[in-house]
Amino acid sequence: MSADIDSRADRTRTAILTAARAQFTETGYDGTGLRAIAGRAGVNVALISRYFGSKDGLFLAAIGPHLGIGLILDGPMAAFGERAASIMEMKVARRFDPMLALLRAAGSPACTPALSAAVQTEVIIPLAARLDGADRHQRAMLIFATLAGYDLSVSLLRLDEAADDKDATGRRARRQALLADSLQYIVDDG
Amino acid sequence: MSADIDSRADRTRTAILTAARAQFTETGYDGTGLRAIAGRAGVNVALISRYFGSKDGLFLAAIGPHLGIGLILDGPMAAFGERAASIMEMKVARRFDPMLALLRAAGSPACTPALSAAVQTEVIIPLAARLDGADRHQRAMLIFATLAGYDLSVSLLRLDEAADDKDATGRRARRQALLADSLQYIVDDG
DNA sequence: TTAATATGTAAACAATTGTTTACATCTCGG
DNA sequence: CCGAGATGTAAACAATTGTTTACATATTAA
Repeated sequence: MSADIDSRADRTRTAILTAARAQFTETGYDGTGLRAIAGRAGVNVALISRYFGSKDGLFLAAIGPHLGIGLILDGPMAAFGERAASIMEMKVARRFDPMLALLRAAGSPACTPALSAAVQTEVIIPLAARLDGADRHQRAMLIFATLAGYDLSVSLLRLDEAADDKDATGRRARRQALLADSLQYIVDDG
Repeated sequence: MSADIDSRADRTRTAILTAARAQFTETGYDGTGLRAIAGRAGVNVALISRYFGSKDGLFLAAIGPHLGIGLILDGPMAAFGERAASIMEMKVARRFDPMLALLRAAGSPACTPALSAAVQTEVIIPLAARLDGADRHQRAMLIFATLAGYDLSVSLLRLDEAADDKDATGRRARRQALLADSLQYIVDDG
């Protein structure tokens, strides 16, 4: 055992985590094999079991800590809608997209409980703390629902790419404004 | 070949479809094995391949035709929010829940394209036809996003069961009213 | 250097997957 | 009744799954 913060084991651990985040984002939980992750990380498959115990453990360690929405909460709530919609729309295809990973894994019975708990403590509770009114918890949930559904529709199902593709940027601006309005409406409703 | 509308083959076909709908609703696409469906239908596994070609084919035949939202669109749009929220909240645990099946399968790369197309033609387009304004397509998408995210949060992740469980019916009523308001806001915004 | 421990490797494990094949049984027109 | 096609059955297919085992190499402490 070594006290180094960057021992060999630590390096492979983070290599596995990075590869896992990307792979889970792209192909979901069930669609991702441990060998694909290991190959991407340039690492032997057995090391995943060694360092993370199981596929579940790896998923939780890779995705769990990144479900927070600190960035969206950073600012006055009077501008929450605009801010959230802007962040939502800005996020170009990243290697690791926590929300997309969540959506692609939420359907797998093995992930649902862990994801549910993570969303509850990392999103709903901090968000509700910034809201007013007796139904702040319900409103926080509805805000998360709107954001998740929006990402499901835009990033996962790509529902906005079907119609006429002229003026795609205009469509994007309009749907962003709509999302902002809708979110702010939920925030201010109390 | 027989011209009967209820031949033996037809009966096993519908038995397979019924079992598939329930199983896909419960365990998603990847989590559902053909043998589980066959067992539930009281049918031999090989018959699934015979009648539906592949797992993809079965999924599409089972889920595809049931993604429509005719019931929610049936009525004046001035009361859309209330109507949709009421239907959304009314749906107790059913054997076959199209929206839940969609959410549990959307993460599987094999299903995404088919689901996307089905949602587009069965939900977005009919819904947009009932809306006004130049951005009716975007608003239809946002409405679907809100409904899907709501079901994701409530039925799949069960985010609203964590807090204090006293007055659960009151919480439900409040979140239903919130959803109705939010939906109607998107409808009327144009 | 030596011994012990940490880390990495290759192979095998049993289980499950979707699908196909060869064969049995049934149904029904002739 | 007979035979042909429809329908059902059992078994096997090859591939992939997550995980474990036995062994090799590297690192480090004494």
